[in-house]
Amino acid sequence: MVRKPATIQDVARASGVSTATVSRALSNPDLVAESTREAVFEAVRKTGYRVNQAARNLRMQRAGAVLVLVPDLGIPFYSKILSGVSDGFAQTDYAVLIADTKGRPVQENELAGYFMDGRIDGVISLDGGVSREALERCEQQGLGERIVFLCEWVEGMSFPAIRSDNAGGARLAIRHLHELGHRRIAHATGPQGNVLTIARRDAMVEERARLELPAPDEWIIRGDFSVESGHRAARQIIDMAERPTAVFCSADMVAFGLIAGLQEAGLSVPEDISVVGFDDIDMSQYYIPALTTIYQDRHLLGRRAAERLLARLKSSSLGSSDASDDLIDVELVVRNSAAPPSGA
Amino acid sequence: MVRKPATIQDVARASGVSTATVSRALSNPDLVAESTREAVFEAVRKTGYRVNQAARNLRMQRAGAVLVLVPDLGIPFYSKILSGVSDGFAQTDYAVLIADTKGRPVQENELAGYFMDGRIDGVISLDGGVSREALERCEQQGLGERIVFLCEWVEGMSFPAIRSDNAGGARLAIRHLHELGHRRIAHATGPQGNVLTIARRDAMVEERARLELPAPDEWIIRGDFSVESGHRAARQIIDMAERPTAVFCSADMVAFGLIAGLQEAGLSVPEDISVVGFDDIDMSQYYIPALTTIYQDRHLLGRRAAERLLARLKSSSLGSSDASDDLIDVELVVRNSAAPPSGA
DNA sequence: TAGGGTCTTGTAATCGATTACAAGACGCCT
DNA sequence: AGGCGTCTTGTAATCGATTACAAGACCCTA
Repeated sequence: MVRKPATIQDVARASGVSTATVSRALSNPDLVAESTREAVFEAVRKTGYRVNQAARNLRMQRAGAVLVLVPDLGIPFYSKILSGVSDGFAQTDYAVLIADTKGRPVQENELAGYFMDGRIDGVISLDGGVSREALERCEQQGLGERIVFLCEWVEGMSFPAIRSDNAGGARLAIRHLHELGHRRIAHATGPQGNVLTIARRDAMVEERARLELPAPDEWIIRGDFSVESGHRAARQIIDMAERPTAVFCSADMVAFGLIAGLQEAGLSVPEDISVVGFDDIDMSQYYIPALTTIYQDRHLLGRRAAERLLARLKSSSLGSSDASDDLIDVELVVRNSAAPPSGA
Repeated sequence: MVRKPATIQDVARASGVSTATVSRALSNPDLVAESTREAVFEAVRKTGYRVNQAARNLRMQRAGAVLVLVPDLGIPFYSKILSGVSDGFAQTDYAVLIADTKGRPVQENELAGYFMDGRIDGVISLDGGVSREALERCEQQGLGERIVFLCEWVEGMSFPAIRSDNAGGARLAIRHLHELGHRRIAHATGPQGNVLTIARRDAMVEERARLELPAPDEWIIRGDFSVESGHRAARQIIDMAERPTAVFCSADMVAFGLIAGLQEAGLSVPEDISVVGFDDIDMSQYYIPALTTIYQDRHLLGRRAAERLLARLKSSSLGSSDASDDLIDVELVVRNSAAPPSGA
């Protein structure tokens, strides 16, 4: 038998005032007389009253929750980001809901539906694969202000997107390899069509061109962000007529798979081939060889996104679009997986 | 301008019936006449009505959400478990809330508070460090039926706990090393006081005794489940007067740190020392050497916990305590990090 | 002392659903 | 024809909060 929690009525009765006064004493203490306030607080203590959020939210026409859309909860990369998001909402009265999109693009009114259910006040999407129609539907409903992207984004739409400086990271990686003496640099990409894939690949290609390095087509190796795709990339590289001396990977997980694949084939890293990753996940410093990579501040990314959404929810349409803070710096972390090429 | 979502009133007006009839047509179609039902459905379609969950939950005295307590969202190990939990609730109308306990034990009425807020109907705790008082308070309030543990648990309390066969896993690991010819087997533990640490360590010690293997105190190396702790363990092992030939690690992450630390000191795995992990996280098969480890079905663990909680919420006190399903089998995955000892 | 202002509080409407209860329509049986 | 049961529907209370509005108490000033 569940003992019924105390309601505002119980507190009103216990302190001899009306429910209106109790409500005011709690949410706007200045409006009630000192003595009454004390009495109410005492009654709250005695009854163990906690305000019922469902009732409160219903009356105030809010949901009291935000939704985080994650492409795949099973991917460790997201865990620290979620931690940041969670921290960002810790001191607020918003609950954090998490949904796994399973890589399947969010369709039609699925997204707007969440809002219309009265279940959420806002969305942070880690998934850039949300369908354009779904987003447009939200905008039509005036929900545009309540959506923030994180890490990924949708090209050509005007939602804020907190993200790492992907292009800058790619440039850092290429320059580092170039400074080590590499001229033959390949790239293992993320999934086709992904905005991160494009940003990193394009910047990589550009920087390589700027440095006047060779760029045969086969040195752009398609993959996704998984360890497996790195493993597959190793095979392709081994079979190449003209092998690169270094590979810039679109994610640390890809780098791990790549290194494992190369070692299996008798090539060692960094002696035969140098490898640079992207993300700097926890494992990277303990991988063997310790991975040279681009550090992304995942926790900060998450927190920033939370703050950004909170700000937008607070002042809908006040629009202090300080998009300046949306780009988070990355850093090159030099470890042992990249070294001067053997010929040098 | 946010266009107001249609309410049940709008549907009632559009279809020329009362709100009661609309509600019935939607949630209990058999109660209304065929023709009326059609009219209501048509009106729903036209207005784009979605039932407001906040209102519904308030009236039905439920929260429509469950809370998942995670010790540290930043740890990749949990991501696949969360994915399983999320899947387990996918077809229900429960939302999944996630809170990070940050390793700090959940105190006093913090937990009961969540319930009394009217925010959640149940809890899945991945954190065995919830304080006893917090749990007892919940039990007093009759909320005991609404709590399920997952992976970890609290010794001596009667909450259901979905968990892997930790003892069985430890035995598999020790037996495997023994069969390879090892007699000098050490163990890198998890954090002090953690139930998983205890379960795995005790089973390991027991099995080692059963096989009549040596067991000096210093071969039980205290740590936590982190890569860093494995790295520290490597130092300790190197400094030992009597070195073990194999180490069973309480987690894959620990194993990675250990292997990295050993390699830095010039010892190689498995040639000089064999290592077995626990968890079989994604990385393990691509680590170099590929890690021999104990596989835990993390997704299944999560889904089971979700199902278990759902069942308990459905029939409070009907108590079909099929605790038999709560122990999930583990498997030994043989890869390359464990081999016969060099002397053999 | 009358009028006006401030401070404090209560009454009652409201948010958007569900559901107990009552009542009308209709058919069937005696 | 009258009575009874079944089917369908509407009225209104209810969940637990917030808040617009009104009103009483009190003080100050002219």
